[in-house]
Order: sequence, then structure tokens, then C-alpha cells
Amino acid sequence: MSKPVVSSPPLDLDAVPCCTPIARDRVPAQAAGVLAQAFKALGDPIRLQLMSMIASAPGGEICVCDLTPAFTLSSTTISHHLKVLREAGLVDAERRASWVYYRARPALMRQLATLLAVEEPAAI
Amino acid sequence: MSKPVVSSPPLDLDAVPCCTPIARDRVPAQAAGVLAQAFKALGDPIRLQLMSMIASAPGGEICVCDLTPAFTLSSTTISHHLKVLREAGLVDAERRASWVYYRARPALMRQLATLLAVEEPAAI
DNA sequence: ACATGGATTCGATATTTGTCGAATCCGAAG
DNA sequence: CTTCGGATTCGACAAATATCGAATCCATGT
Repeated sequence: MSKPVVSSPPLDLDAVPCCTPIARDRVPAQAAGVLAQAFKALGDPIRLQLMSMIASAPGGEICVCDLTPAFTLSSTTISHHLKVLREAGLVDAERRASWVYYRARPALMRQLATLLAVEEPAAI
Repeated sequence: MSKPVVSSPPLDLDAVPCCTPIARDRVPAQAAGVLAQAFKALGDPIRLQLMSMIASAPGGEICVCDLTPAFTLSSTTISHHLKVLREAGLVDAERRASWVYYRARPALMRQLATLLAVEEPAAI
């Protein structure tokens, strides 16, 4: 098994127990913890932009060396934000040579989108 | 114009300038602020459960008096969390007699869901 | 007018978080 | 082996946040 080049806590995505829209069923307290962690990770303007740059990157991945200069922040701060996204299960990191590349984890993104789904306004 | 019974900051929803999936286009820095505020509001287990109880309430609304006893927290803390959801534009509050009722604002929920939309895995 | 009950606001406090600089780690190239 | 550049981790600190109790507000009923 390929050991992750960047230390990442386990966080089994399949363990996230919730998948119905919050507008349909009340989210269970236990699921709320994991899911809120993901929303919290997106709840910062810098991280939301990072997530967007990663998710929209051509080829599905982007180098940290391309992320860092996009902001007027120290590279340590960017690294910290990337760690938050990683620990929330929203992105994956892989080191190749001297560079680290990030990719989005679409499973969790889809899950969050499903949670926020709203029924279309009833047909007239 | 009906004055809001509960003090709410303006927060023009139509001013939120972003609506394409973050996996398609990079979210503009200016939009990131407003959108991150909404995600941050959902980024707390209590608030996520509150939001879910409100959005899934039969009739589309629920009394604070039904929200508060669902948690082992003081009513002032619940009130604080509801304010955060209000200021993020996720819910609306209306006072009727002695009670205050909350409803979800589906427009913003839909917008967030759109942001998180991911393309289906390409057909084989 | 006064008392009552539901909800919010105010003030205080412990915890979390965003940011940075210094130190460290990890591959690659001399 | 040593050095170099990219990235993360460590340690520190200011700012934001979650929580509570007390005080206030607001509508109702006596």
C-alpha cells in the first residue's frame, strides 16, 4: 500500500453515515460532527478559493507551487489551510519529486451537495 | 414593508455573485467572502442540526421553543447559533405572538449545493 | 398597570483559529 | 556527502468563537 507522502489522519469516508438532504430528514447528531467539519473547512474565504482552484484544476490536480503565489499569504499559512482541507477529507495530496499535488475528493463534495439539495418549487 | 421582528442585517441574497460549481471555475475572491460565511455557519455540529431541523420541519417552519429543548445547551447559546444562521442568510425568523418561528431560505441552500456539484464520473 | 413566559442581547471567559517566522523534512542536483 | 528549493511542522500570538448567567425586550393575560 502506498504510504501517503503527506501525513493524513485516517478519516474513513465511508464511515460518514448521512446522505439524505437536510431538508428531508434531521441529520443525526453523530453524523453532524463529521459533516460539520467539512463545512467548516469550506468556511474560510482562503480555503474556499483553494478548494475551488484544486477542484477546477485542469487534469484534476494542481501543484502547491501554483497555489501559494495566488495569495498574499505566507506559504506556511497556505500549508495550514491545505491541511485543514485534507483533514476534512475534501482533498488528497501526493508528492512527486520535489512538488506536492492536490486533488479534490469528489465523494465528499457530492455528499455535501446532496445534503444541501432542496426540492424544486412545486410545479404550478 | 414589514419590519423584521428579529433584528437581521440586510445581506442581499441577489448580491451573492457566484453560482457555478467550484469544480468548474475558480470562485472569485469577492464572492468567496459571502459564500464562506454561509459554509462557516454550517460548520458547527449544533448549527448543522438546527439548520436540518428547520429545513425539514413539517410546514416549512419550526418554533424556537421546539428547537431549544432538543439540545443540552442554554437557550442563549441556541439563540446565538440561530443568529449566526440568520446573518449568513440561511434562515429567516418571524415572530408570531410570543413565539418566534424559523424557516430555511432555499435560495442560498441551492446556491451552495450548486457550488459543490461534481460532474458525474464520465460514462464508460 | 403589573406579572409571566418566551426569546434575544449584553458582558465575561475559556477555547479555537488564522497568521507568521524559525526550524525541519524530503527529493534532487552538484 | 553536501547543498538547495519546495513543503510541512513547530511555537507563539492576536483575533474570533462557543458558552454561560444576568439583564432586557416583547407580547399576552390577570
